[in-house]
Amino acid sequence: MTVPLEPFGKARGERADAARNRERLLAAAREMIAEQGTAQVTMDGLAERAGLGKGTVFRRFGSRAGIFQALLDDDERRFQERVLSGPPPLGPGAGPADRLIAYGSARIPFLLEHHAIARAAVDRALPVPAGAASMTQPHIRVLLGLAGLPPDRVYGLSVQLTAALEGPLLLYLAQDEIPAPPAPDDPDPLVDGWRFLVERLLAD
Amino acid sequence: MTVPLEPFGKARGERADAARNRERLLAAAREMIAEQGTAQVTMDGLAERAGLGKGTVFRRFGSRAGIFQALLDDDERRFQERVLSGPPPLGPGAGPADRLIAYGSARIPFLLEHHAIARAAVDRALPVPAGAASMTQPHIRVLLGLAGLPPDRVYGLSVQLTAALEGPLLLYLAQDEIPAPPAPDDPDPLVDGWRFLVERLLAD
DNA sequence: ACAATAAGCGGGGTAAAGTCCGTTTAGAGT
DNA sequence: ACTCTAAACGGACTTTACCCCGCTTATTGT
Repeated sequence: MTVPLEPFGKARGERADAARNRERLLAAAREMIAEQGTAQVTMDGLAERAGLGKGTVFRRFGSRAGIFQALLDDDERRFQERVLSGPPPLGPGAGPADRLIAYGSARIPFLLEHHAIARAAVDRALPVPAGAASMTQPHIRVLLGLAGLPPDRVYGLSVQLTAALEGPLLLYLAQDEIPAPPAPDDPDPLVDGWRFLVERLLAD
Repeated sequence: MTVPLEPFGKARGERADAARNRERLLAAAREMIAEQGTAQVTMDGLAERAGLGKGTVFRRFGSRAGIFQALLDDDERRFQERVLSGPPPLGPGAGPADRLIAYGSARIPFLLEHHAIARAAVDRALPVPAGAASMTQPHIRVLLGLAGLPPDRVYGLSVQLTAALEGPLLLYLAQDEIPAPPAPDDPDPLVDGWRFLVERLLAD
């Protein structure tokens, strides 16, 4: 009776060579972005750099935007862990208002750091910058519910707050408009605005 | 002493043939969208339909997204007039809170009607869905100022509220998720959410 | 070991966006 | 009317995302 002993952590049916190639492609993509920016990442160029065929790139990621989403997901997973099981107030243990504020305060710098990649992951074909971003809205929804807002408003507000939080960095702020955080612990106007918005919204 | 007598209303240096061709292209685009949807509008197809060369299309609109922005601008101008000189509370004459709410209540159906075109006008190359949308954020900023919010918060909040208002329809809602307004004067959850958000934000 | 097979791979092919530059023409001045 | 010039035009060309499908290979069961 042989127990397969799945190493756990890699997708069930993924073949070893496929996993290896995916890593190669992601690494190559990171290099190209670091060297020349997201705009210069072409599917042919990426394939060549990784020493693979173009078909393989599409098999892995589906589309150009998919590559950037995969890169985001990587970092996003770590971010998610801080939210789900890190110390409060970002993690569990604080009140919903504090957690909402903490979420925005962590999310905004995260998106700032990943701004170039996040923008490149937006694609007119699919509705949501997938993977990563899909965490923000459910999380906000849960916290709004815990905060005691009228239940029939919670979903709609979670959509609008998600847009308020991520929209500026995905849609409305140009690259050079992005406020460089002057000092590490300086007040960031976006973070302040978010805090103000949440405090007012949840004020009894 | 000859006075040129500019007819006023058409851009200064635009040649008559250029204006005529722009109209032709916009008309052709509208037809194609009505018949087959935005996805089927190709630059070659559009040029051929309008009986023009492809170079002309790009000279006029710069990019594919530019066409949809031009289509939006057309309707947007009319919308803007209602805001700038129509009856209150959408137009001038009401208090800032009422005007903000009225703006959202008018803006959301407007974007719903134009959803397909508005989405097609979003492009990864440029920061803002140009033209049209550029009106929302300044307008909100002015009203927030009039409402007496702390001046150093007004700009940031206007960015976030703009995203809260338009983001859902541009980014986060898929085509088939769009809630069809059940009856003409039924409560729209998006509008209600907006009202709730603004009321809470401006509550003294 | 070996065979069977499902998954992965590769690169040529297609379609559509965007560029370039030689040609044409509207409109102003005379 | 005629000339002149800046603007507009057109379509071939380039680049790039994305598709297709015959070939290769990792994996599993015997």
